[in-house]
Amino acid sequence: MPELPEVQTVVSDLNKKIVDYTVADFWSDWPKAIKNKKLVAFQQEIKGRKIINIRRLGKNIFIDLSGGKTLYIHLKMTGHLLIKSQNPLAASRVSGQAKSKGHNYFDDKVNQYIHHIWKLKKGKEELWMEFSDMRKFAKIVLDDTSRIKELPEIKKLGVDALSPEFTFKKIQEILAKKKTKAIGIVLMEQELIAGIGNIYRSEILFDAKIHPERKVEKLPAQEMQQVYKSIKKILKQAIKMRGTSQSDYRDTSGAPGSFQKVLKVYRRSGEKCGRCGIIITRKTMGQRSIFFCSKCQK
DNA sequence: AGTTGTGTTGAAGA
DNA sequence: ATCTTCAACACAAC
Repeated sequence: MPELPEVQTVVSDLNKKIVDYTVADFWSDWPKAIKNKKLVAFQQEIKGRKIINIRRLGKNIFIDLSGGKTLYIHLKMTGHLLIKSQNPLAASRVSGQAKSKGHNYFDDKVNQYIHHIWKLKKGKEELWMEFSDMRKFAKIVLDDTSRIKELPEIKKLGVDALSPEFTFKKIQEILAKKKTKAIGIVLMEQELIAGIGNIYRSEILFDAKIHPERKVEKLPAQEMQQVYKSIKKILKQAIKMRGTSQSDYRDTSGAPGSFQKVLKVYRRSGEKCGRCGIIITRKTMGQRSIFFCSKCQK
């Protein structure tokens, strides 16, 4: 699932691949994903705009366009943006560019659920940004750049987990307001800290050796410091490894990340803990599965 | 073949 | 206010 590291990987790739290209056309077979306007209006308003810069906040992607507009995309669970340099209609007969060891990632089943396509042009060069989204939960919004940060879902976001403003003092302030809640719940709340989802909350707490059900008020400063350090450490490591593709996440070349190879607890219930050897526990917490070692994590 | 689990987010219900 | 449940949707695994 795309959490902060996966979204950061996509944003970095997009900044390398599509800046200075102009939107020439847009196609969709699922216009319900476009939340604030009809398909025709969306097409009219996006055509002819040049891509200036791509940035993110938490798991939200913002593609800034010329003329003061921004394309805001949330990948939700199964969304990924694929950048192709050949006409998608001809892709089946021509070899793709995402090849590695004879394998074309664009051909993977997980990349076949394409519901939206932006055609991009820079002089004679053409690119296609294809949005694969199996479960069709993703969100697309086109609005004035100045209005994006005022959207309710953006305005309510907490501090980004990797931003400079997310200091130890900041996490202390945030947690001071959530005394009676479990740390495993609080870490995932986007209104508090933006970017952490179900995979990384388990991995962060394992790294910090903190039990997910521990109440925030019962975390002394030293243990809170451990949690803080583990948030930064795990997210940065996951970015270096281009995210987790335990299930369906893929990068803009259609290729998987590699953090799933170093997962310590996520989806490893029933297996032995690499630290102490006891069996990893799985529980439901906040309507989602959480994984932890009941011996290592106190 | 039907049921369940998957997980992000927002809305609705208690 | 705060918590829980459901709904959006598709598919793999049982």
